[in-house]
Amino acid sequence: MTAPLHEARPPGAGRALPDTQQGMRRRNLARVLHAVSAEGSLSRAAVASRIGLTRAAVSTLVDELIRWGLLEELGPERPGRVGRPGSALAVSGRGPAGIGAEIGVDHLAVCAVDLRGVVRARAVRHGANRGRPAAPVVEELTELVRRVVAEAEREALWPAGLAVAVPGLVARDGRTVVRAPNLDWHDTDLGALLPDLWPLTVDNEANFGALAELWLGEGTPWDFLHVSAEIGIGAAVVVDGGLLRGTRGFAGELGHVPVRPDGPLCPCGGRGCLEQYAGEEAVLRAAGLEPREDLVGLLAECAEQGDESVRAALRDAGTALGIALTGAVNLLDPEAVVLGGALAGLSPWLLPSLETELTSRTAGPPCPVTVSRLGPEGPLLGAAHSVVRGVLDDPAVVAERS
Amino acid sequence: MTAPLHEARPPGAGRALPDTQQGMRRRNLARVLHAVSAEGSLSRAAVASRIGLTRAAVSTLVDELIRWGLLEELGPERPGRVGRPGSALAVSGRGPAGIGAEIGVDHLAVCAVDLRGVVRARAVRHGANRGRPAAPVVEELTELVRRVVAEAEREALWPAGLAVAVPGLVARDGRTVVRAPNLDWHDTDLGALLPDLWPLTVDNEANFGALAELWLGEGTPWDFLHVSAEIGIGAAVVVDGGLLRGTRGFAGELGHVPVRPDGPLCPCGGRGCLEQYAGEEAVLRAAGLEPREDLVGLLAECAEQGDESVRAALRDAGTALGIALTGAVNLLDPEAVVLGGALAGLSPWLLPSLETELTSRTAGPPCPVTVSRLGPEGPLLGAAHSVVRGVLDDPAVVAERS
DNA sequence: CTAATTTGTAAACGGCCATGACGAAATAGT
DNA sequence: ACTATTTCGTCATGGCCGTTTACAAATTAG
Repeated sequence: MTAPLHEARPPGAGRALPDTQQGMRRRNLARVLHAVSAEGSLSRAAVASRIGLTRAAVSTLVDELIRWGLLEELGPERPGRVGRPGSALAVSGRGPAGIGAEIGVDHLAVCAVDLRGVVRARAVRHGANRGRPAAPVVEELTELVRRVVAEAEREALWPAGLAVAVPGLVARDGRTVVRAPNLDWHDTDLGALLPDLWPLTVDNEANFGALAELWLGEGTPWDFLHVSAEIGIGAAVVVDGGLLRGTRGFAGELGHVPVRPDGPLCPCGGRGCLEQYAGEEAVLRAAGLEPREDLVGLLAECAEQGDESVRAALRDAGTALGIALTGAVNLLDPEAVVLGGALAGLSPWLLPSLETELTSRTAGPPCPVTVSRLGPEGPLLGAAHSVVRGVLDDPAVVAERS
Repeated sequence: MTAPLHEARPPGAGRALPDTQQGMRRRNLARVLHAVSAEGSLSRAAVASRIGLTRAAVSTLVDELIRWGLLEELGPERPGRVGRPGSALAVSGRGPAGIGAEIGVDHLAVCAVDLRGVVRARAVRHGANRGRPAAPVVEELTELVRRVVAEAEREALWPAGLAVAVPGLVARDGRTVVRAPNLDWHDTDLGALLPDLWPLTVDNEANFGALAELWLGEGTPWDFLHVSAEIGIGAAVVVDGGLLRGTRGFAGELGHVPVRPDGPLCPCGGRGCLEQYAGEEAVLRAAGLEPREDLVGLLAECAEQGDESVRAALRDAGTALGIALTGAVNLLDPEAVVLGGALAGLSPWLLPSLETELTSRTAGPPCPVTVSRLGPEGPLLGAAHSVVRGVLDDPAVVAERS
């Protein structure tokens, strides 16, 4: 007789839907849709055995999802097994779409992703946004969104929501940019600047990048640490398939973890923060380079060509990252550390020293370090997919909205 | 139109009970019991409005809980309000009990806690266990458990489970002690040594201490970092009312967070780990004292009497703790840091330097540091209460077991 | 061509919560 | 003192939802 280790939260605590029959139905609709989505194509019977309901119950759930345009019937399967073949179900490619948008320092990007996870429309606009006021930037972004929405609608998709990734801290209300140093925005309510046509979510680009890694990465576990360096150095902590945001929404400030407690003063007030060793400016200074537009490309190019001072700078940055990550890994015991954003492109020169520090210092078994293959697309895709996940997690919302 | 920030896990992912009517009923039974337990005494109507069900539904749920001996009717309330007074319900003091046990380095302790959270029986046995083999220690513990169970049964309680707190790492199976350095136990399956009479859970004493703080602490938030120093320095991360255990169950190793990357070598393989500055041995060495039984008492006494070298040692330990905690706070953004275990008793001399480091270094708003008032009782109470929480979280288990 | 197997659906069933009504027990007003 | 009002707990009814059972359809094995 062994009881499980305690980890359950009180019942009903984190539950979105009330524990009533209708809530149960909503959750079961979501489970059916999730099952089909995860497998790509599944018969009713297969869904039933997978989620633990009977075929009859699944039938009625599927009927409803088809009526809402979320599932579609592909026709009979062609199996080698005995028995009547099932009728293949698939998530519809003509229904709700997630609109993702990204406000970068030197570009704007928007895309539409259908329920299947396929990017169906996109638009990009290059141009420096650093220091520009929010209103005109958001206006340009709105124009891109309108173009993408129009294109999506031509393919029989309708926007289920808009998610915007920004390079800065976002309040827990999911609308307000508290501060975005590289844009010089402060306490900017994007909800007020965007047309109120779609349900809106605004979040940090690092968070969306981590979610993209979680949902789209191959073999990405459910517990990992996603490290990216766009503005400063941000980490996202993914625990049990969910993002850890912190009480004030400030979790993941890896850039200000002390690496050398007596090191140089940091604008944050601390000393020897990681950013003083692995931040953009610090690496440039150590490498003896001038600031430029495409920093990552420049650094990678120099390192590629054997520039020893650049290589040394990146090596040192890797060492500092390794030290900071050791603390995080010892504290959280994640299944992996994933390097994303700019770090992904520089990983060949960062990884050796980083891994040396990390494996020699971690108390337990070593924590594998992997590199994101999503690259700079991560935040945009994560944003669009977060809308799609919203529909997948509670399909009934689309019925309420039409 | 604002959509919430994404944090939901896929539906059914962390769900213990299937989404069927019976599962719904079980969850609603738990919600009723939780509501009464949280308030101490509540009428059916009050429960109904609190959990969002109708009075009729709550009535049948309460009937069942009374039949199982988990709730009892206290009789009519005496309110000053108009209308028929409700009949007060309270969690029963005569039903299942949680048996908590603690294996310490120099003592064994067992207690029984009823559903109301009241300690109803206890037994302690002093004596050094350091280096003794597991079998005789567990045999002694079993004797204490039997005594406590007998006493509890005389008060019409029956043991719903046994939870054992140990000073070491426990495998995720909740039975096996992977290693307990201060006992010199390795890969010891306590489930095989204890009589198989009750559902068993074994866990780290730091984890149980943190859970005690979560459930019993006054004003303790749902997101905090619990730091304790019994063996080495352990931290427990509580997120959203649940314990973060890590993939291998090794989360919370605050003792091996690098504080000074070029510091002294640590047995773990790293350099300058927190334990090298704030660990038991390190503090003793810095204070110029000999190892003894009641170390905490000794240190507190010396500091109290004004021993400057001891005070300096504790000040330095506080500084190191502050540096390590800065990293953790920046990464997790908890609502508070709680000092428990031995650190609670030494907090007067640790806190000043600790808070200085922490507040000056954290990027965001300062994170309050509080001191646990549970003291050394924490792990034992947490263990017993974890069993009680198990019943509260799924009351239907008691029906299945009789 | 028949037996076996599997799928999807329909009808009957049972469990569970909501609704509405009612008696019981208190207060407030006259 | 008596009535109106309010609130509580319960009962009967109804609707929703998944399960059970049965059956027709579609395929393979022999």
